[in-house]
Amino acid sequence: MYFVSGYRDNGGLSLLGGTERKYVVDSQPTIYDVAHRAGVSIATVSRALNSLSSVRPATRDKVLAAMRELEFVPNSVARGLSSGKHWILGLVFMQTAVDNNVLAVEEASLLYTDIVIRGAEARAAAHGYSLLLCGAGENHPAGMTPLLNLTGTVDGLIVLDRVMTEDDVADLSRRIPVVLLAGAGDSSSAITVRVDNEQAMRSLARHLIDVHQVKRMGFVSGHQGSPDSVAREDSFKATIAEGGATLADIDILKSDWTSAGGESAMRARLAMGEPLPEVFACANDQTAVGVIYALHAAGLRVPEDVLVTGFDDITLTRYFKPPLTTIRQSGSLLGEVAVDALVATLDNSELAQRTVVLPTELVVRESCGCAPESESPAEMFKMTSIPTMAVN
Amino acid sequence: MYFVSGYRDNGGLSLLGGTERKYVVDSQPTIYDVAHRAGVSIATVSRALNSLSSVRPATRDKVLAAMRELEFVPNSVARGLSSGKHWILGLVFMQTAVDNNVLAVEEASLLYTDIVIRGAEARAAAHGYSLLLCGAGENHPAGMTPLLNLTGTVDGLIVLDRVMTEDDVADLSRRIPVVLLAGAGDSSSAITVRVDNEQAMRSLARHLIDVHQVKRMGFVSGHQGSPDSVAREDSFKATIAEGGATLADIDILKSDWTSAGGESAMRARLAMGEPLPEVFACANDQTAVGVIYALHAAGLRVPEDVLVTGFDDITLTRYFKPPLTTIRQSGSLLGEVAVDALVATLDNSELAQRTVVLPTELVVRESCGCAPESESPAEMFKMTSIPTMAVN
DNA sequence: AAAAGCGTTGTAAACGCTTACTTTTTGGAG
DNA sequence: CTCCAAAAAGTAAGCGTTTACAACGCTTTT
Repeated sequence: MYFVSGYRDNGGLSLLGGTERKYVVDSQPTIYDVAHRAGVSIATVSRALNSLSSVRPATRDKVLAAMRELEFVPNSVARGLSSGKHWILGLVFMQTAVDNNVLAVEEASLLYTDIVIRGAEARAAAHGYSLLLCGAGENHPAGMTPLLNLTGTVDGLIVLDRVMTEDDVADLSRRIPVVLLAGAGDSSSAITVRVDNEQAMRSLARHLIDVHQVKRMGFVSGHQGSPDSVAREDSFKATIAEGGATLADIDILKSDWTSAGGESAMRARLAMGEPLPEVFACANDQTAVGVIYALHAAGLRVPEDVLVTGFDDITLTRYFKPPLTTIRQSGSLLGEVAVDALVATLDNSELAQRTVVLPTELVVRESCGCAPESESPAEMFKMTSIPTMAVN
Repeated sequence: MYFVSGYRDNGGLSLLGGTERKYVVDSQPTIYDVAHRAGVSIATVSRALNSLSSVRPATRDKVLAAMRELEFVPNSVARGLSSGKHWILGLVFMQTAVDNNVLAVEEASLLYTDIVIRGAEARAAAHGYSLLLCGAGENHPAGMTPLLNLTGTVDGLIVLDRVMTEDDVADLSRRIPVVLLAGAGDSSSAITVRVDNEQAMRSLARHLIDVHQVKRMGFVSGHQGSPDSVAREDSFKATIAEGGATLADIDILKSDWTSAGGESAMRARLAMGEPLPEVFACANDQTAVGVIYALHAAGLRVPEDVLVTGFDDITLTRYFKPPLTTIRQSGSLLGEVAVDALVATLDNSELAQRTVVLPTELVVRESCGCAPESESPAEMFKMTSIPTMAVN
């Protein structure tokens, strides 16, 4: 039990009419309490706390001692209100419905988004920020309102792909710095960080054409309308055209980033009875896993009968049979770069460019028909190279 | 450009000496601006905003219209300072080092924690809260300080297992409501939510003993010291003893929740040249995947030569060959229940119990030697049951 | 017709901190 | 010693809300 609030040390009795006072039990100590205990003013406490301007070492020690004794923890909200700086970054992502089917959360697009989140969190922490998560549903339950409400809470926002329209992004970025993640092109209103889907699919297609002499291609998409999926499909098509191979409409399967989706799509394709293309390039690894499963179930071998490739290089697919040929992209790097970009704008260090494109790397394993490489995935981990950042 | 701050409508001219005023350009409008525009006091604006007490409909409409015209968004930080309620929940989890090896993030314990986070976020959103992430490293870089600083920002904290000592939890929960997740037993200082590892391993061991007549068991642990891993190992041992089977020390492998760890551990075990047990029960699915890989690499078949089981029932292992026998637990449910418990204490609805134990379910597939069940994992998804919550 | 009651609205004091501005100390130079 | 600039510390005004309390009609009661 101690005094709080704007008192002036008057001997501990509350008879004076001056500034008001009150007793509080079991509440967090404030700088007033610290100031009182250290025998200084609150301004001095604040200065000691922020090691800002001139505080005599002896005074600082007194204050610090008082803080320690009171177990004082500065109230970050009050700090935020006063200084306008909150040390919180918001991250908006797609959260699929959880209403009655818990599993929905556990599957769709899970891995990748989470890795991005992890990378962002780690980097944010390194900069001294916390990460505030904000899941947005397909059907924007309350529209932009919850996001707008964050406006006063966070210093900046990272928005994952597809959670809102370009207009909404523009709206948002008039209020607060925004970094857009994994979008297809550039946003005029916000900094964009994305992965080089074009280069990725180009190198994959070239590999299939040049090394494996594939003539007839197939593609399994991600979620309909996802810019990443569209970009991958488009550049795949483009390279195929250049390389003299073909991609028939019937061989463009529609999935949803999930293994189950890939499996179903492939089962449906098989049920059509038409001859298969030589390869199915999948929009991500999970999809490829489902596709391979369906192929196996139909008695087809990979890569002997059909080639399959993925995208993302998620850890577990290294352990599949056959090991998946895929495109490595670093989700955590994506998150990290996004945070770096955001923090840079917050610090007013003018960013050199408004768009950052991260490189990808073709990882050739066996599902594309190449020969086995290494015996042990565990060994491979140690040799794994980390793509360094490139910008354009 | 408009007026802000404590003015009194005096016709728009600033000649009166009364309360101060100033011009501000391009700053967010405040309730003062709304009040001014609507011709009411800030108190009325606040009341209209919170639809709290009596505001005449006509007045409310005026205010709401003014808000819309100004695109007013209430400042949640100021609200928080004033009301003491922030509508933010903190979630503290283990973040593995990211310094020079990005892949560290992408592997270790990834899936499970992320699913918990997703569940928590979804549920928090349903309650109107946001989720603030706080990754804690193995080597607590700044100790508890960053966590304590959250004290003024969040209304409550969910702490994942192993991020801090019981003492630290106690410290923390004297300042703020804390829910401890996935710990081994009960915490005296905080509400505990965990999964029923005991029942899980018991039913698994019984299945192995009763159905498959296994006599000699093996176990592959998770990260050293992890309460979940310890609990699983302990109850596995206990049931084995009761059932008349054995578990030799040499057959207790130490891993770290990762596939690579499982693979290495099994390779090391194989290198010893000693006869293998009939089954390896793994502390989680990723580990089992690595273990099976190493077994296959050594020319052993699963389940013909050795049985292997997992824990978690992550999505992808449905697509492995052989499909993994495992224990299903719902990570998202865990997160959801944790949030529910936290919100309940915040609402002062006294929780019936301080410990919630979620049920698990043995999922029998082929890696334990049982016969194939269903052809299509995609079909299985639809039939998957969701364990309902049980308490003790 | 004055008093009382009630529903609305306004006034102003917090909330805990930062910071511009002011006052007091400090310690050298003269 | 005195004076003065620089350094240190203090005062108080916000930051944008909420909310206790006061004030103001208006209707109802007497």
